[in-house]
Amino acid sequence: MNRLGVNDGHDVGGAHRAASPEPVTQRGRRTRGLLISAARRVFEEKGYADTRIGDITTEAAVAHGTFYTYFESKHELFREVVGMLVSDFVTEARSVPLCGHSPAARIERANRGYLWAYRSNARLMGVLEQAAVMDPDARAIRLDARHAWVKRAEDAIARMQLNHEVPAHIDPYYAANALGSMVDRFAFVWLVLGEPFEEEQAVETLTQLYCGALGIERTPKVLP
Amino acid sequence: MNRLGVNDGHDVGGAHRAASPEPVTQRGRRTRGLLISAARRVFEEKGYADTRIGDITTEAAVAHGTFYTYFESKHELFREVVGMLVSDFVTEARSVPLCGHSPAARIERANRGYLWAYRSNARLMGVLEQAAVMDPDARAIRLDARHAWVKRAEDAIARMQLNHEVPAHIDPYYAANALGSMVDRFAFVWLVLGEPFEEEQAVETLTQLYCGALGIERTPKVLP
Amino acid sequence: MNRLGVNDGHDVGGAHRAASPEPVTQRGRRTRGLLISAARRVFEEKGYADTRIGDITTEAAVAHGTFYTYFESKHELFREVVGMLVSDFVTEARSVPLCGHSPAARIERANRGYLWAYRSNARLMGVLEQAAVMDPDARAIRLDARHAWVKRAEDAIARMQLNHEVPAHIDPYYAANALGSMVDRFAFVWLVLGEPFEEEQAVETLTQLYCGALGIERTPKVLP
Amino acid sequence: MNRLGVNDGHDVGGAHRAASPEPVTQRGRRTRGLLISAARRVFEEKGYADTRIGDITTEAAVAHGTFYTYFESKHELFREVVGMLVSDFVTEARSVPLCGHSPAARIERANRGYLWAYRSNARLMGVLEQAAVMDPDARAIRLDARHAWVKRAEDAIARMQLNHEVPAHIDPYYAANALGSMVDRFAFVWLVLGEPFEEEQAVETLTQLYCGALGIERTPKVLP
DNA sequence: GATGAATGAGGCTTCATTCAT
DNA sequence: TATGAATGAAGCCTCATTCAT
Repeated sequence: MNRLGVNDGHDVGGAHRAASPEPVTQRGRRTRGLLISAARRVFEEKGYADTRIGDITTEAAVAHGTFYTYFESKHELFREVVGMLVSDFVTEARSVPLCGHSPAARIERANRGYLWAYRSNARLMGVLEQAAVMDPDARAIRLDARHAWVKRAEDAIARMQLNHEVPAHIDPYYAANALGSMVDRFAFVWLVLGEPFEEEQAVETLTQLYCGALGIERTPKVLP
Repeated sequence: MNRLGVNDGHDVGGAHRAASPEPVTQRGRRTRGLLISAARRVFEEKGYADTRIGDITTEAAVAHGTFYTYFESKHELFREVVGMLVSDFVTEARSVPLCGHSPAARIERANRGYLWAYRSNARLMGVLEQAAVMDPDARAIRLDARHAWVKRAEDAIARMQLNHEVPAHIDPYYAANALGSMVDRFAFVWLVLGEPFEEEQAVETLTQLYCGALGIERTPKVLP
Repeated sequence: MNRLGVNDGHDVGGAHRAASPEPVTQRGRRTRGLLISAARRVFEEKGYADTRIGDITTEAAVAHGTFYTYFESKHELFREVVGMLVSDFVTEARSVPLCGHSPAARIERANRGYLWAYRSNARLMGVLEQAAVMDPDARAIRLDARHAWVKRAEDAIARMQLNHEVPAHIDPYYAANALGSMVDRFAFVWLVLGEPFEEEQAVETLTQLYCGALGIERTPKVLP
Repeated sequence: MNRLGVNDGHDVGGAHRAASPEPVTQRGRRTRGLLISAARRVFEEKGYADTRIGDITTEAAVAHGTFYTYFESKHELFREVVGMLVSDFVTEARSVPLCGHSPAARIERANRGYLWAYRSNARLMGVLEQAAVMDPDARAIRLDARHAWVKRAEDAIARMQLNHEVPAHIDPYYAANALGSMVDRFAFVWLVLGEPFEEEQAVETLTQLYCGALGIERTPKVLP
């Protein structure tokens, strides 16, 4: 389920919901929300390790002790924040308008959507990548999101193989992982590490390579 | 290329080494070396943020205060350790024996070499990725290594375009970045995040996709 | 006798009760009672120092803030609880059925009653002993109860001296204190500190020694 | 063993030695000692629960952090302090000069020694009694010391029974516990709770009752 | 050079108490 | 009267760094 309480069938991040009970009063819910949004801003600015509880409460303009009314630790709040992040990410990535029904068009659309969603959340995606290296919870959240994304690609590849649009000798699972890695890492290097790429050229190249890799015919666009 | 804008093209990360002066005595060099190798082990186990100076000195079996004889801070020692890492990494990645002279064979060799080198250093590569998100020094080191690797691919693609082995409409710089990302991220997800992949299938799929993406003919291997 | 210097000789500890005004409403009295009985359970489990206001309100199933409707502090509630304890204790200790009219029989009856009453309240007696060391209020309550008990023994000894049942050279006040200490401390070591004694042997030995100390003839019982 | 490293055969408190390693340097041992003696003074003044780490370091005139160089917690230091206390106590209690060889004289000597030793350590004995109620470590230390003392009395009673100085129907174990309780609790009420007794009268009454309880002939002293 | 003790700023967490609803 | 959220002072503990030996 995403944070709207709607289960889209993938349950990305769903298992990582906060253990703390929902506050009973309106005021409590508001304060809890203030802390979460403040935490997101602070994590984006400082990363996980350098964020202090006091930074979050200052940003949320509540007393220090109020933090502990809602969360047991920085870690628990972080799980909440990145759980929301991955929900948002998936929602955004899928919201790119449909631009065609050919396989190549669908691939382009998915790549563009991924890069868009990544850009909206780049700082926090960076922090999540960072945390996932050593922290099992963060890793589980990150991998859940990855699995959801890779599964869609894997299913699409398998479907295209049935339609003889993609050669049968390609392993859909490995291919989906590899091509997903390509797009994901490109986004990271561009939007988190700050390498200077152009969006249109990025989408064009990623899509062209993605299609070529799967043996899908596609006419390259000529960019100005 | 590195923070000083100097890159000799070979000694990747080399400029980041040895900010502290080499010790004069034999004993001093030995102690310094103990600290560096201890630090590598501790960073691998705990990551950057959770490593304490005391962890390193304990692991090195020297007194706490001895650390400051050789290093100004944990950060300086970390730069030293990851500087060595990227040197080692490049050396190892290039040491895979040549298995053919066709473009596809060279690509396969490079991919296999990259995965092998990654595996030898996976824990520390993970820590470097982690650090690169927020720490400018770590990021510079990481990007230096990436640039060296991507530059080789870019040059290779440009050369193959001159030979008409790769279509001209592909942008060598973007393609090298995208395909390098694919291999790099696949290695990370496999060897750092722990997704269970098989090496031979991984090399085969990455190589097949890499070649297909660039329009290079390659007969797929059938794996058992 | 008590902090106010008033002791009516019967209502031991009674003057320490009800520093806060009795609630006016039915509901208020009920809530106040819930807090008191919850507090007793929590004090028994955790001791005075480690009991939190929140522990008591949780145990009483009322809101945290409700505590302050009825009590000014943990300390005030504690006084209330132990004030009740000593009243109960004295009542219980005196409720042991009369088993004879000889001095030895009366002593045995008193000792048995003391141990019985102690057992019913051992946890809280322990907490009261604990608190009495540093807290003047708890000490006053504890000493009030002790004085009442010792005074009875002192009067009894003086009466027996008039009857020539006890030698005249014994100081009734010191003897009552010493023999009261014997029974009291034995009960504490047994029922609070957990030394494994048998009740019948305990009563028999305490009574035999008590009588022997005062020069009272008594035929020892042979226990199985 | 006591803190001089001499095992007197009873090993009172010996099992409770600090887990922290002895400091290596002279200076370290000195600082550790400063903390222990400071802690003893603070515990005596404030009791266990109200003592702050900062109170101890201030009293010892060292920095706050220095505490943690030598102890893991207030509790560990407390164990050290009371471990020393019981060693001292036993040593002092036995140091009362011998005043006669009759059973009554030996009992009087033991009682006087106990009261003297108690007086030298009364504040801390009170704190130990307090802690023993809820804290298993403190309880173990307290009971160890008690066992040592009671065992001596038990052995003495059994010996006197062999000499027909004490009637055979008395259970030496229960009697030693009961009479030990009498002296111990009298000391507590007098020296910790502050009841105003006179030493000579206390020794006289305790000894007279102790002897009478065991059926030992003794000529009462007439006090002025 | 090496040692390990000493320091104290910094961050974490608890919880008694207040207060608006 | 009851609620539960908000507060912030107070205590705990860590650990990078300094320093005398």
